[in-house]
Amino acid sequence: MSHQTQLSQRLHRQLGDLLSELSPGDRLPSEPKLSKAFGVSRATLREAMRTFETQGLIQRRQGVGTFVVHPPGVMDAGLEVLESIETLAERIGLEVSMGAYEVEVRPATASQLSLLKEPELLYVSRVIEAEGRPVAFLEDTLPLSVLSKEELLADFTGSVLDFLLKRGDPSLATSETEIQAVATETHIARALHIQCGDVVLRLQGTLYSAEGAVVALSQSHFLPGYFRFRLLRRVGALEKGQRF
Amino acid sequence: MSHQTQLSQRLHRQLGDLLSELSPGDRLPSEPKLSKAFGVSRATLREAMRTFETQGLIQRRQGVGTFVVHPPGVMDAGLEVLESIETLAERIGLEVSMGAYEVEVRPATASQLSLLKEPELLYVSRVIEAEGRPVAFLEDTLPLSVLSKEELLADFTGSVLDFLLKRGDPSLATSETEIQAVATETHIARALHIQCGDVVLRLQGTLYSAEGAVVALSQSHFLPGYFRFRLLRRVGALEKGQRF
DNA sequence: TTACACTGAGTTGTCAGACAACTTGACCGG
DNA sequence: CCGGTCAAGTTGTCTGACAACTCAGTGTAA
Repeated sequence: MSHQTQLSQRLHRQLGDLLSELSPGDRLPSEPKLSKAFGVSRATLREAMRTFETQGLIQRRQGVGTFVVHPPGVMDAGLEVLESIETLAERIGLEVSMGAYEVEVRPATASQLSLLKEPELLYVSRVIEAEGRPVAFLEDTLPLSVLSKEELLADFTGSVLDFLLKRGDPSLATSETEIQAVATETHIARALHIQCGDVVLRLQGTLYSAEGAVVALSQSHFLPGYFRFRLLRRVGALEKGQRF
Repeated sequence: MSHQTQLSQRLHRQLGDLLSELSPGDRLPSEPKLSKAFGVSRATLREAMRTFETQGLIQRRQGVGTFVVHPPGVMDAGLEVLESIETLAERIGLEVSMGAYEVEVRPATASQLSLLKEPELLYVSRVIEAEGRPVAFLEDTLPLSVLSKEELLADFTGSVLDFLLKRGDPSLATSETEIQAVATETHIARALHIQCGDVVLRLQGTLYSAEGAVVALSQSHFLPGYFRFRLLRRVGALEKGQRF
């Protein structure tokens, strides 16, 4: 059964393991050697390497070799990966617990309607606490066709994202996220126990399924100082392989 | 001269153009058809597609086809691409001008020394103004071996990043960036004309060359409300092709 | 009619081997 | 000492083939 489907994953992991043992500037073995060592064809190996190159972790120079720019591990823990707050908090060494939460059905606003295309939406909010005080306030809004109130409450561990991933039904792909520092509105200030108008970090995301449909809208507010988000940015413009 | 070197770039652009004309959920032509249409082999085409797949723009399903998740253009304007503030501001429709700036040589702090490995560093700071008031304060610190004060001042247009890119000498690769909402220190508050302790958005970056060496440290502070950063996040964990 | 196994066309995944383009260092002749 | 030439090693690309998979359609049996 399915040796094949897992080949690229296995290879990706092997290559990642190798990279994580190397330091920036180190040179990788040549492609023929690597492909033989991993037991795959050179074409397959090259595709795997390409993923790391796209992420800016390695750099290839024709006639010279392939070099490590950044070992992984850094970016695998970065913002570019979408994950639940619980996972994130654990990573950055913050002990968190879920505070008050709310699950209810609400009518869609105009902007929500245009994106989610349903008049009634499931609204889930929750407060994340650390060191005894609220540090984050998370809100998710999604169509009832994706997730009903009863279904969620039957097995609600805290994260809507985790729930959807576990169920696997709408296979999730990406989230387009906007990062801002904003002055809090009243209902958010109340949840976080801060003054209305205080500045917090806001992540506003649009979650897409693999089919390209909008699955959910999320809005997360973080108290300054408790969370730090990392990100690996690549040099754009005229550099090789880049668009435009 | 060099037909080859530009092939993958050309193909990448062509494929990007094609994707930008499609909508989420659309299906791409099959790989044999596409490779013939673009005049490249299937292997080469697949490597190009892999870059888009890595970025979460398309999804491939064995036995079914390849589908558009996100057309590009969205993420080409995103945070994952490192670019100068001037370019960024123009993109988001904000007219900016450079205010006061400062270029001087400073002794390295302990943390700077461990990263940049030089006792004396070039420090460049500048204020960005929009609508007649300061909205961002940018600081760059880099070794004198990378850039001397005289060299920079001879052709300083405002952005150290643009300068380095134009010169091309240390070929830049990536920047590891940390995003936080923090209370301002005094010198930053003074530059931005706000109260010490007010919350601003901070991007702290470590710039790496293609060889993996640390080229510069940057610290940018943004006034809330003027800048919004976008980002395309991919679903992590157990999903296909992901590490771990 | 309905349920189910099967088949076949079309797709992506992987493979092997080959050649082209490029870089680098060594070698050699001036 | 300098510069040109060459050869080895590397990445880039091509070709053709086969494997694995999905899905719709078909036919058969209940």
